[in-house]
Amino acid sequence: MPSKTFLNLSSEKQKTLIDAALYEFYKVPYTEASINQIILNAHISRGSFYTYFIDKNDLFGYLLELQKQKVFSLTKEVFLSCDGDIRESFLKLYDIFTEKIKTNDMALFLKNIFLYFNICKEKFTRPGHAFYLYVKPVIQSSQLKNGDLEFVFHLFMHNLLIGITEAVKHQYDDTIRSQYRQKVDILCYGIYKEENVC
Amino acid sequence: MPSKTFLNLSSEKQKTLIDAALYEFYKVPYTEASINQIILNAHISRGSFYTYFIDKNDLFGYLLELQKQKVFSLTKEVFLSCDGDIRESFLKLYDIFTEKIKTNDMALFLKNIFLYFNICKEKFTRPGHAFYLYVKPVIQSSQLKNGDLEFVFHLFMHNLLIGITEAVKHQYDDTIRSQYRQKVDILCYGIYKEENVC
DNA sequence: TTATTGTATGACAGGTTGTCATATACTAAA
DNA sequence: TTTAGTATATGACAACCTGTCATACAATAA
Repeated sequence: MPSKTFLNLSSEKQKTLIDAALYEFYKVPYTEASINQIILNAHISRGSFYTYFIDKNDLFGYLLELQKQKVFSLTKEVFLSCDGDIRESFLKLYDIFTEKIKTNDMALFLKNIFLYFNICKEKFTRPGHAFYLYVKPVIQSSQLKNGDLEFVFHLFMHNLLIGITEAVKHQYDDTIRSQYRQKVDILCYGIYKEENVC
Repeated sequence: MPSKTFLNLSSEKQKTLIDAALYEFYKVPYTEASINQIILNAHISRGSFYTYFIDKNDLFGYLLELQKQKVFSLTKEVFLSCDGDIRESFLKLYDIFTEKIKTNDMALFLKNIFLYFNICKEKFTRPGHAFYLYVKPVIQSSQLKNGDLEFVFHLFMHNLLIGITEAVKHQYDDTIRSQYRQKVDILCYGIYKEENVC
C-alpha cells in the first residue's frame, strides 16, 4: 500500500504515476516491468518512488486494489441477474469479462490482472476474503449439495480466472470458451455417470 | 535444451552444473534464481554457461525434462494399482507425491516444480502432450460420462499440481489435504444435488 | 608441424534495484 | 519576519544482474 506521502500528493500527481505504472504493466509481463521505466514515464525521481511504495509488488498491489471494487460489484450484479445460480453466473461472467477486456471498456490493467493472475490470484481467491462475503448474500445454494459454499465459490472463481487468462492469451478463441463452459459443467455435474438410474 | 557442447562434456562436469542449478532453484524462487550464483557454485565461467544454455529458462526446462520421466512412470503405476479409476488414482497421487517430497526421496528440484509450477505447468498439462498418451491406456473410462477424456485428465492433473503446491507451501497441513480431496470429489460428482430422485 | 575445430575465459556494455546524504519546499511558532 | 521544524524531492551510488564477444587455450586431424 502506498505511503502517507503518496496519498498526500495532489490527485494529478498521483494519477501521473498510476497511469505510468498501468502502462508499464500493460506493456510487459510483471517480471519484466521495470521501476526505472515507470519513473521515467511519470517524470519523478528514483528517490520519490521509494518514498511512495516499498517496491514493484507494493505498487502492483495498490493498482489491483483500485480495480477490485469494480470486479466486486460487477460480479454481484451478474449473480443478481441470474437469480443467484452459480452455473449461470459463472458462464455469464466469462462472457462479460472477456467482452469488457476485448473492447477496452475496462482499464488496460485488467488485461494484466488476468494475464498474470498467478501473481495476484490469491488476492481474489483466498478463502476468507471480503469478496466472498460481498457476493454470498445473492448466491442461491438450495440446489447445492451440502458443503463449504465459500470453498465452492473460490473454486469457480479460480476457474474463471484461468479461463479468462486463456481467453486473452488465445485471442478469445471459441474453443477456449467452450472448454471453459465444459469445465463449469464438470464442476457442476461431475465426470461420473449417475450411479442410480431409475 | 542444452547445446551439443554441453552434451559432449564429461558426465562429472555435467553433473556439477546440474547440481548447482538444482540447488539454486531449490533455494530461491525461479524469478530470483541467478545464473551468476549457479556458475559460481559450479565453478565455470560466464562464457561457458552461455555456450551450454540459451538462458535461465532453457536450463530450467532441461532440469524439468530430466525429472519428467520419473513423474510419468510413477503416475502410470498408480493408475494401474487403482484399476484405472480416476478418483482413486488422483487421491493416491497426492499422497504419494507429497510423501516423496517430504522425505526428500525425490530430488529437491521436484519441490520447485510444484512450488513454481505456474512456470512449467504447461509442460505437464498441455493437451496433446505425451504424458496423456502415456497414461491413457490404463485409464478406466467406462464409468465416465461421454466427453473429452484428455481434457478431463488434464483438469485433474492441473488440480493435482495446485494441490501439491499448496501442500508444500503449508507444510503438508491436513486441512489442505482434505481440501484437495474435496475438490476431487467436486470434479467427480459435481456440486449440484441429483436432479432425479427415485 | 600446421591447420582446423571445439572449448573456456573474463572484461565489458548496458541494464536493474534500493539507499542515503543532501537540498528544497512548506508550515507553524516566536 | 525570522526561525525552527517537518515534509518532500533528488540523483549519485553501491551492488547486483544479464548476454556478448574478442581472445586464449586445447585437442585432433592432415
